[in-house]
Amino acid sequence: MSGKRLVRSGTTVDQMVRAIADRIVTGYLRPGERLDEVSLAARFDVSRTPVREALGHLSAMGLVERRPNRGAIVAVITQDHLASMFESMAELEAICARFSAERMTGGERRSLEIEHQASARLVQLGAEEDYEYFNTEFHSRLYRGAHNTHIHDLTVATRSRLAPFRRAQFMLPGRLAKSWQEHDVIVTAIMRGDAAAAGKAARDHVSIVSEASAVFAADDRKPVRRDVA
Amino acid sequence: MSGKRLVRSGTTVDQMVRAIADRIVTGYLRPGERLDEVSLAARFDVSRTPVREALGHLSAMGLVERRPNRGAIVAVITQDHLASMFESMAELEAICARFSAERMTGGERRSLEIEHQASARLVQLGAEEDYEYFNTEFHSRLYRGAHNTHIHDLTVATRSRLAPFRRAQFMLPGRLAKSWQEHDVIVTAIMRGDAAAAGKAARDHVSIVSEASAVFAADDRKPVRRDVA
DNA sequence: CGTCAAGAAAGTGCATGCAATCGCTATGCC
DNA sequence: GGCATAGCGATTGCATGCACTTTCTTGACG
Repeated sequence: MSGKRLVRSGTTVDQMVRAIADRIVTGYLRPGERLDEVSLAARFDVSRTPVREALGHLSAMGLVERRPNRGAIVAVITQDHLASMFESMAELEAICARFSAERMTGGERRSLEIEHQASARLVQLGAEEDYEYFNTEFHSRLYRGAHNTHIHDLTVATRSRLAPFRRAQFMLPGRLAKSWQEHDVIVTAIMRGDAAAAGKAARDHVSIVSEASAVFAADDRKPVRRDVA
Repeated sequence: MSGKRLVRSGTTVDQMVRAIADRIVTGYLRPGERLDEVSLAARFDVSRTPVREALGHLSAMGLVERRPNRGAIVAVITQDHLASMFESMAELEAICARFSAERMTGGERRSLEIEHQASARLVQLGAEEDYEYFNTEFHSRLYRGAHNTHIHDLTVATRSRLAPFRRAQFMLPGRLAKSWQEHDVIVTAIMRGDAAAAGKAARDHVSIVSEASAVFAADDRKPVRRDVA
């Protein structure tokens, strides 16, 4: 990423978008933090033009907020909006689970169950980080299993925006085992082809996560600058 | 505002985004059509820089497709993706209707019913264009009535992208009356507070529209350039 | 002492220019 | 005659520069 030749990768801006989005999603950049064009340009060793383009992308994604003539800041998410996103997430996951129960191919069902069972070991070991990886993969399987690209996109996008607020969820004691059990209910329903049950289980699963994360998010919002008119 | 502007409106790019998005959404620009930067710059009497920024926004919105070093085209929507968007739309509307049944305030319920009843006259008169306006407003009330800003945004965005494929739906004979009756089922369920019934009615309503539009969309796709590698 | 205003500094918004890349065409070779 | 390749035109990608807007600072007035 540094010292690259002058060769046109064709995705210079995309790389910046991913890099900045990653910093926001991982919480490295906090909501309300200013995104100075010149600083970013220096940081990525490019001119301001591609920076502005990247900020445009991120703005359209909802990750940053652009105020005319006043620069860009990492999107400040109100408590209300955060709640609405979690609720949406629950509904979107419910849709994916319902569709997955109806449409997953034999191969998709098999690998879903296999991976799910494999992750049980991680729960026993208490391997939070490894489980988090499997957890992400598990949900991605649901999104893909819905066999609906648009729902997939909406769900992935919403999940990305929620990522900063879900980071500490597995730190709560017993959360790992509970998460696995909730996954188990979803998997069982999908294997039965019970769409309604799968949808309900997925919705409940996400709702519980949202409650676990909401408190953390509330605490985290204190240092956010309130200088937005 | 008009003519030569030496004053910085601060939203020059946004105006272009809306203008281009409008042209795409209304079908004035067809899928696959090339969006030349210099032509657009000349068309809007600006330089290429804001044009590029606007294209970035539109690309992030999914309305245009940007191929590195190969320019931008109006997003070509495959039959599969179109179907997935219609299906998503049905699910999103179902969510909005369900939430509306549970959460709409007294005022919202009242005005929903009043406007709905008023639009009955337009059906009798066969006023397609006026009904289309009320139809849009009707659905917007559902989205707002869900009291969930994120679902609202997702739904509005999806609806926008489907707009080009829904244009001729009311030209089918009897569609006007059928649409009103379907709306009536939704309104009745919402007034009863019957979330499940409202959701189902909304889903069915959109599904029917999608079927009515699918054929039109299929015919419309013929002239689309298939030069995409 | 607090409020307001004028100027300077900082930073964004857009225009312009140049270099790299892509697509097309014509020419040479098999 | 068909296919590969080099050259050319067209177009995109990015850097730089200037104008305008916002904001911070400093000084005057109530």
